[in-house]
Amino acid sequence: MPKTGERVWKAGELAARTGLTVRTLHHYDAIGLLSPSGRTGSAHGPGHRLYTAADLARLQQILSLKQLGFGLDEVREYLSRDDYDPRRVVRLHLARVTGQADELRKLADRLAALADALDKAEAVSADDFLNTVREITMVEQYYTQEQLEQLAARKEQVGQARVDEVQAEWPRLMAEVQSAMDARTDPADPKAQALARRWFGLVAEFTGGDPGIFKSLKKMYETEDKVHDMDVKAMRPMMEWVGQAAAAAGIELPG
Amino acid sequence: MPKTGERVWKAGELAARTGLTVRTLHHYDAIGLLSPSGRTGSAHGPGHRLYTAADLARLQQILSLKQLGFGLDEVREYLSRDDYDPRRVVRLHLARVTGQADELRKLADRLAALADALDKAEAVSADDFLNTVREITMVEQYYTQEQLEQLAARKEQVGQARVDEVQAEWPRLMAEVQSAMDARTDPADPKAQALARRWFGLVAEFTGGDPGIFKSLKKMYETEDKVHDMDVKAMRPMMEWVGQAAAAAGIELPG
DNA sequence: CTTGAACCTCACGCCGCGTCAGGGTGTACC
DNA sequence: GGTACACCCTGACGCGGCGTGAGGTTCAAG
Repeated sequence: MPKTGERVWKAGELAARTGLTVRTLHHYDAIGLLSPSGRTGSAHGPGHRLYTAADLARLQQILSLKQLGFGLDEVREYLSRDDYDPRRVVRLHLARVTGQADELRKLADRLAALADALDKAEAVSADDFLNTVREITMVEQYYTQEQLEQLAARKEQVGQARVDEVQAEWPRLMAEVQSAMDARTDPADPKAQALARRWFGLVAEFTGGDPGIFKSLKKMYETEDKVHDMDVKAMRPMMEWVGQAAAAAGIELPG
Repeated sequence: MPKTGERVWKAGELAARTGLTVRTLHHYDAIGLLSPSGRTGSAHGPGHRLYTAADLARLQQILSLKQLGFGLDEVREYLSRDDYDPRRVVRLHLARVTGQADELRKLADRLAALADALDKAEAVSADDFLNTVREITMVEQYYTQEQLEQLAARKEQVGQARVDEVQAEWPRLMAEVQSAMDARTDPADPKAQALARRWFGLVAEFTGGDPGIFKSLKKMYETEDKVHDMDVKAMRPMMEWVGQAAAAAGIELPG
């Protein structure tokens, strides 16, 4: 109900002014976000929408809030009530947005790594592609975001030197276990128990004793065939044998 | 149709292994992304889904590609055809993702600026909030992304010193125009034409002669009441007068 | 044979509109 | 007054990737 003589705008004019579409204005009307103050009187159907200067001002506020990434229902809330704390709202929203931005950055990093890997190889078949993709995404499939951060922090703590040492230790240990198994050594044998202690010592050094990480790692090694060029499939019999030896030795596993 | 004796998994088992939900597997089946190789024979209804090791492998590939942010239909394409160039696909996708990430970063920057502004003020009413939001989002409403980049580049080019000079020049020029108007100077008068030349000289220095930027600027000054604490509303009569003077002087406007 | 957990198939909801389809209105010109 | 013709209106479906019921069936264990 605009005052008579007041300047009014029709949907198309508003759309042109704001860069929106008429459909969008209809939508805002439908969801009760912005309803025109008036309509042209018409014979049969509903008349044309007539927006006043006040409507226009409200629309500008809507657009501003929308540009900050708020949802339309949030926008409606903020415009209808004034008993909320803008600071808190903005900070919460900022946190959300930075979170999303971080996610996307990580995704971009993964993709860049993938692009690099593909560039290094000469011919790239569809299989190579899928394998490389797998390589890069595997780790994230098993660890949660939080766990990955813990792992990074832990790596920082122990230093690269020790990480390299552990990496070098694994093949040696696996060879020893394999020969013990080939010799049909009983898992309850003290030698087997010693191997189990070394084995789970290395594991614990990686997991930092975190049960969640232990479980994730376990699942990954049970599910995957290759991890980081290591033949995990071949490790599975060893893992069972070592598990038995650990049980005999009374080693407590984090899981 | 899994071979008899082959290990199969039911939907729930697969879901547990992969961290998906059963509903998701149903969805993948429905859209033809991953259909189980078999089903249990049943009396009346359709049987339970039975997934083979091959299905599992395909699912892993699906998850990998999904983790890289590809859409499900894209994933389907990449798994069904092998006559595409992975390098190109990845690079295109990377570009998309970095684009989105940049958008979100800019949004986060705006929000951070808003949070700062709100922190500086002591009491923040709903109106203050909306005004501050407006302040921060206004510019982006009128200029396209490309135009903002042009403006930034141009600012870089001319240097901060000159920008400050122009900023200082505007109030002086406006005062002169105002007094000329108060004196009822004819826009066709040579003095008026000289003022118009200075006026559009300053404008051209800002726009760099770009017609698109000129139009955006014009629209902003016609629509807004305040821009950057400048009383744009009061400028409008001046703009008309100067426009007439410019016409008399035969100044060509970029728009 | 019975229970109970797990499975099945519809079908709607979400978010912010785009995009038809089918029909009324407002204004300018004759 | 009529007649264009641009503009406006109201439904209704679609999109992506599932979540979330409702209501019924099937499998494996006891």
